[in-house]
Amino acid sequence: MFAVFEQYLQSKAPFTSAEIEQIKAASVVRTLRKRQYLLQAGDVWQSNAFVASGCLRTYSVDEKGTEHTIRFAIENWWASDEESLHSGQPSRYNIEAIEDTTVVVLKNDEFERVRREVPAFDKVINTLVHRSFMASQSRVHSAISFSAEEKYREFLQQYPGLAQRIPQHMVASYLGLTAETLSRIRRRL
Amino acid sequence: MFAVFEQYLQSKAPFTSAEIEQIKAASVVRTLRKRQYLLQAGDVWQSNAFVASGCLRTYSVDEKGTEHTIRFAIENWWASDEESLHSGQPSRYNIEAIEDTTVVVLKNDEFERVRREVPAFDKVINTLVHRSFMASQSRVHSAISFSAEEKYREFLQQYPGLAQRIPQHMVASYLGLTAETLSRIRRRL
DNA sequence: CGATTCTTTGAAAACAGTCAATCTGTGTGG
DNA sequence: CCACACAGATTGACTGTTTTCAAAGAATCG
Repeated sequence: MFAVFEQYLQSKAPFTSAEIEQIKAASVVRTLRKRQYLLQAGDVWQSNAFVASGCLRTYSVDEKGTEHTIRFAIENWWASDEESLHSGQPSRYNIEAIEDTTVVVLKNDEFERVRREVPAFDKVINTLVHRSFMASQSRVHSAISFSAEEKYREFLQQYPGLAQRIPQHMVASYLGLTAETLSRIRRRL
Repeated sequence: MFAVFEQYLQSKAPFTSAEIEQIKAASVVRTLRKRQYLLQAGDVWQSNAFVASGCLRTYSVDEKGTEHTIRFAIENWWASDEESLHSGQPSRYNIEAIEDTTVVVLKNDEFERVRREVPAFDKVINTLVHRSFMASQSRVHSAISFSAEEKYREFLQQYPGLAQRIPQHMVASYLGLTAETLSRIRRRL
């Protein structure tokens, strides 16, 4: 499964086999069964996880027990809690497998060491962060500008196929809607 | 006014005076009067702008004429439209001065050149992008999780003083509310 | 199958948006 | 210096959207 990660890296920038070996040495491959947690709220998150297969969901649970989905991560995406990673504080998020999932995990100190020692890796990550920022800004724009129905339509066209893979109530919580509202929107389409 | 930018840079990482000179040579200082545009929707944005004094607002206008504020930028913040910058497509946003404002503008090709030639600058920008991403994710969380009142409360405590500086209807549009709704929320506090 | 998870539906309530009018303060030009 | 225009904030009455709560139907999985 590390091969998926290698392929991802090579598709973004050229890496020598020595560099790949170094990255491999810093990595741990981990499998998660559906509904298993990679991170539970309250724990400190100190890694970065690349999804080689399957799907993860990052979400918080408020006082009323309502879930709010911050992001999904399918193959070739990353999962992390930057907030906890950066602050060292316990996380307010859970990261849970929606499907059986394989991840390549790099503990943060290893991750940072690889960034320092492998410039191409650093570059890939910087680009990733930049694109993530743009995507997040765009999502903010949708969240404050669109009606429930528009948000759902945009989600469908921005992430084609994803809605088929993820339970509807999780899509609803990603869009800031209740499961019932999303169900009613879908009826009208 | 370039001095404000220099001070900002020095506070983030050490720069030699030669490096500062190089950055200065790549910069253009520009002043904007209140209500003047730095970018108008439809134009292509090809720069990065550091706010030395004053306040900018980035917003879109939808078909109904409603404004949606993506972000504010006061002293020591940056304003940009990464989307247009990255894609080369016309921007969907306006960037407008809320107060008389002074910005230090770097055209993107100069900006990228400085990043390549001045490692400390590159580092500052990478860190900035990373923090911006975290902040944006946090805003997504508020947008999808909180009620109108909770969003406003969080805004007040996250950006103390900012609400006093910015017209209420713009704060409302930042939070995804109408001016009337925000007014009624404030009455209840 | 039987249990669990997920989706749908209905009715009522809460919430936020719309439209129109008024009020306030500020600044500009005569 | 006043008058007027303008941007911004507030209010009220109404409409519309979304949530809530409760229940019933699918679908999935061991």
